[in-house]
Amino acid sequence: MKFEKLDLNLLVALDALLTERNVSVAAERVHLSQSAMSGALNRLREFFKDELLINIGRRMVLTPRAESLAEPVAEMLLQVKTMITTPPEFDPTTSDRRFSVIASDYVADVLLAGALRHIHAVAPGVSIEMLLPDDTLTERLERGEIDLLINLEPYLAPFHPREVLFEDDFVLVAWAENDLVGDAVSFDQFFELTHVAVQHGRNRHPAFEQWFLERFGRTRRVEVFSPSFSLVPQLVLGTRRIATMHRRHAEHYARFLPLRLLSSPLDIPMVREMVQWHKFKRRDPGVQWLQRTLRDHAATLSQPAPAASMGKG
DNA sequence: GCTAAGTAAAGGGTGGGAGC
DNA sequence: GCTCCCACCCTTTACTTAGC
Repeated sequence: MKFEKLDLNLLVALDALLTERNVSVAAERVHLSQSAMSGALNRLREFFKDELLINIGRRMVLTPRAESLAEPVAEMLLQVKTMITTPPEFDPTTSDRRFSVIASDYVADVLLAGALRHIHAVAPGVSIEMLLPDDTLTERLERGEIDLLINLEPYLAPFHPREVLFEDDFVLVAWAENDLVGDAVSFDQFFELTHVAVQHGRNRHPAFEQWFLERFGRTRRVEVFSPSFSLVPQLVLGTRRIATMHRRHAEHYARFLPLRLLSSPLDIPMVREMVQWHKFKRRDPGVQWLQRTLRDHAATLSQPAPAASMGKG
C-alpha cells in the first residue's frame, strides 16, 4: 500500500537516516540490515528526486532538501507514535504505567519526594523514572522521550505547554559554627567570603543565581563547584564557605544539619519552577493526571517566608 | 509467476596509523 | 612526505521470501 506513491514505512527509514547521518547506524536503529537501509535510501532518493545524503569521505552530509525534511518528518512520526501508544483512558488505581520526569535534585527534594508518596498511595502500580537535567533535556522533550520536564522558565523548550509549579527565593547558608559569619552578611562580605556554587551539564552551565550575578558584573570567590544542589550543604559543613541556596531547599537541610540560614545581601529575584510537556501529550490522560497531581501537591507547599530575620543555627 | 523488499557477501572508496 | 595496511562505511549483486 502506498500513500501518494510513497511507501510510508520509508519515512521511518528516512527519519533514522536524517537523525543518524549514517546508513549502518540508522539500519541498526530500525532493526534492518545495513544493505536494506541502503536500498531504502535509494528508493527515497528516487521518490524525492534528490540525493538526500551525500557521501563526503566517511561522512554523510544532508542536502538542503534533506535538511528541510528532517524536522517535519520527525514531528509527524512522533505524532503518530503518540497517537498509537497513548491509551484512551487512564485509571491511576489500576495503571502500571511508567512515567519519565526530568527534574533537578532540588525539585526532587522539595516537591517530588512528597508528591511521590501521595502518588504511590493513590496509584500503587505507577512507577516514575526520575532523570537529572543535562544539556540534552529540551531535545529529549522534543523527541517525546520524557513525559514531564520541570525546570526554570529560561531552560524550557519553546512551543510546548507549560505551567508554574511553585516559586522560591534564595538565602545564604553557612555552617552553624562558621566564625566569619554573624547574623548577617554584607554586600562586600558576600564577595570576600569563599563560596560553593552549582554547575550542571557537560558544558558547565552555571545555576540560575550565578547567571544572575554575572549579569551584575561581579563574580564570587567560588572555592568548590558542586555538580548537584543536594551536595551543597555537605560542602559548607565544617568550613568557612557560604552558599546561595533556594530557600525551600536550605530549610529542608537545616532541619537535620547544623546550618545557619541568612538573608542574601543581593536582591536576587524569585525563581519560578515550571512543568512542561510535549504538545502532542496534551491529550494523554496519564501525563495530564501526573501534571495535575504535581501541581496540586505544589500548591500545598508553604509560601516562602519574607527575606528578613533568619539567623537560624 | 511476478514484484518488492529482505539478507549475506563481495566490491570499492576513504581516512588514519605505522613504518620508512 | 610517501606507501602500505587496515578498519570503516556505502553500494551493488545474487539469492530468498512474502504478498498478490
